[in-house]
Amino acid sequence: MIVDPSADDRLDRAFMALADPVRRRIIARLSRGPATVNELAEPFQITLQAVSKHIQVLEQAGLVTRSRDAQRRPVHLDAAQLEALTAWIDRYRLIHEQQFRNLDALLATTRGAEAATSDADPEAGTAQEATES
Amino acid sequence: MIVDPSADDRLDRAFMALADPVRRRIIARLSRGPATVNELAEPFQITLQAVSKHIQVLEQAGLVTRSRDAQRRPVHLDAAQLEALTAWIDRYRLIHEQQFRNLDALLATTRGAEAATSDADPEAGTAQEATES
DNA sequence: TCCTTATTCAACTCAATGCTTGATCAACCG
DNA sequence: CGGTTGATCAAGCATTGAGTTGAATAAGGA
Repeated sequence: MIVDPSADDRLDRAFMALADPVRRRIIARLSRGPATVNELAEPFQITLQAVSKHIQVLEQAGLVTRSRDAQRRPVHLDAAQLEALTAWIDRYRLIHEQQFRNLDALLATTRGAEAATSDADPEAGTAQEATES
Repeated sequence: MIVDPSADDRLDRAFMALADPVRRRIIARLSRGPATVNELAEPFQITLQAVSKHIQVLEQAGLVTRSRDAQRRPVHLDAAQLEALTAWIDRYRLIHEQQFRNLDALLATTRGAEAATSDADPEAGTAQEATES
């Protein structure tokens, strides 16, 4: 059905998928191993159909995959997509922290005695471009 | 307005906030330093009001904070909340990977010659509990 | 074959999002 | 003071999301 799984789109779906406590609990459960829809639905008060939909959301987000075992459809966690999310977050988190260090260094040179580049040069390596979504 | 900023709720909001390309681009921009609403709105085709709302979403998610500078309201990235997100993801990602190593080891002992614990013991440290949301 | 188990599809409701336009508030500037 | 800049509030509209009930499909088991 989906024709354009752009990088943006994949992040949209993955972050959206984790923005629901039911789905996060499903992920938490799957981190300990595969499970069927019925097993996954057990802890919740909602209907099986609702859980089935949650799993579809996780699947479309690339966070889980499914196999076949007779009439069962075991769900497996896909760690690669989780990694993609931390990669996105860390990218900007680290740029930000670098900016912070630069600012500290700048303040040190402004306030302090001589302009000694003690640690980080405020002008150097200003984390080139971050155009992305 | 909000009375219950439960851990669950904060994660809900934060992941939801990142599930939108506009808001992710705002985060990307802010990683390079604070910016005003007008500056943040500049790259987008949508109205200033829409961007203002996006910023409010990010603020309620704890991902950004705001200060005062005359009639301007500079927005700053809050890296702590970004860190909380990677922490959540990594928790289950690492449990999952540990499970994988355990499985590999188990297969090795089952398939292989002797039950030598070459690397990881399938029975050991089974990553205790992961009840959380 | 009939019955049960496992899961999904379809249609519908209800609440929340994302966006818009128009008006308002707050602070600076001449 | 009057105008401009920066940003938010308010109301309305279209779309999407989470949940439901009821029916359908699919594979095993007696």
